[in-house]
Amino acid sequence: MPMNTPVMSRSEQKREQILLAAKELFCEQGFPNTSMDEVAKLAGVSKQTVYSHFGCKDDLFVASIESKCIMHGVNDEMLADPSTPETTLALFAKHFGEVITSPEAITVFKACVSQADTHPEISRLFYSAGPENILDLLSDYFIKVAELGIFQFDNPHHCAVRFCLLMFGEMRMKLELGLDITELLADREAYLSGSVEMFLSAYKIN
Amino acid sequence: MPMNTPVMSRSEQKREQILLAAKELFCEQGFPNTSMDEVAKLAGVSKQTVYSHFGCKDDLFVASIESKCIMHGVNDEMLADPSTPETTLALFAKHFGEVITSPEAITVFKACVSQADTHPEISRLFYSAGPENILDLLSDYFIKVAELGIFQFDNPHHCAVRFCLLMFGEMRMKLELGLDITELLADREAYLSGSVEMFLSAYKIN
DNA sequence: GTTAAACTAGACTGTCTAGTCTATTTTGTA
DNA sequence: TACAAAATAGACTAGACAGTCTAGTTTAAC
Repeated sequence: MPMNTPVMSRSEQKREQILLAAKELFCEQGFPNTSMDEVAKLAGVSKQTVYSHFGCKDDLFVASIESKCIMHGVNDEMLADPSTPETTLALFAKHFGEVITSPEAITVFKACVSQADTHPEISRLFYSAGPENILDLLSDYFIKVAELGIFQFDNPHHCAVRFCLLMFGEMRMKLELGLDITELLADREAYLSGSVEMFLSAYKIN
Repeated sequence: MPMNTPVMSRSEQKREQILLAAKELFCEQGFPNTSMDEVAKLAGVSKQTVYSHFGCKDDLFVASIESKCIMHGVNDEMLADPSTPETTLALFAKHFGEVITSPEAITVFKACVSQADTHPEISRLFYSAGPENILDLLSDYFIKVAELGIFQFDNPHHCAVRFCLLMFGEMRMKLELGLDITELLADREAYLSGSVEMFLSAYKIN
């Protein structure tokens, strides 16, 4: 008799192992450089099991990226209070700036970009789970801030786009290109806080 | 006897044909999805000729991207006059906004990103020929503008980074991901001019 | 224990492709 | 015309890899 009903059936466990291995390999090495044999080996599972769970390599790739996107959902609690945008946005900038330059985020993004032509559905998944989501949250926040009468945001959506882009800094593209960023690290914090300040001063009334 | 000394020898012509075909295919389909047979065929040349000119697939790829980057050098004349930054930057924004969202630029960039792990030298080539170049030009321009005393740029390099990032808008990432941008096109001009205005108002003295 | 479903190892097929080799032809020069 | 460099077609090697198949083993439920 079973002691505890296991949280996952054996089959579900295998599936998770495979997905975990696939996420790691696809993001680390990219889709074309990852073979199904490799995935099976890293997952500690036979190739046939991979195929019976995921059908084909394409479907496994889609499932992997989808799972990655779900993992990295963004919290909206950070943008609750519109009364002190200086501190709220500084905090958000720090957090968001770290997320978008994290190895995790960069590798997933690169995997999406690299396969955009052959797997457009993945790009759509990524964009709605990540950027679109954030832009909507920020846009709503700016509307709330504007209601207090100290700042004026002509077009909240445009403003959200601008704010997010400013957080990229030089690091974002360099990381995407796999270039060295050690020189930028020292400057990063000053760049971010300066950008928040610059952003708010542009929209301050008077 | 030769009528005119030809501009290019036969061998040089072949080389150009190969390079042209390679640029097209690598940028259109990416490095792993392009075979040397394809390149030879599109160039109207035998495979052996490709190999005798470029040695191996990797070297051909590097030569292709290098050639693409050289083609798209940026003109610095646009940023000569610091007296009317409103109009100068608006013009620059329009031009630069078009360049960075052009199919040409996007495909080269994606090719670099996709091969960043295996061909880091290409990313370096691209970055110095493109972004670094532009940032230096803009940075110099902001210094000149500041000298006139109407605007104050705390850190010209940071400001250059910010200005360029603002020009990305939503389009840039969507294009990179291969997503549909028809909805954004109507808005693009307003976004760009609004961004220039926002940028300058942040740095205006008083 | 029996049974069915899931898993395993690993051989196998078919396809693709980087790069080489060979024998032949074209081209420019003298 | 003679020669040498460059180009050509296409066969060939060797390796990678997606996906299938088979025959045998493990697991869980009854």
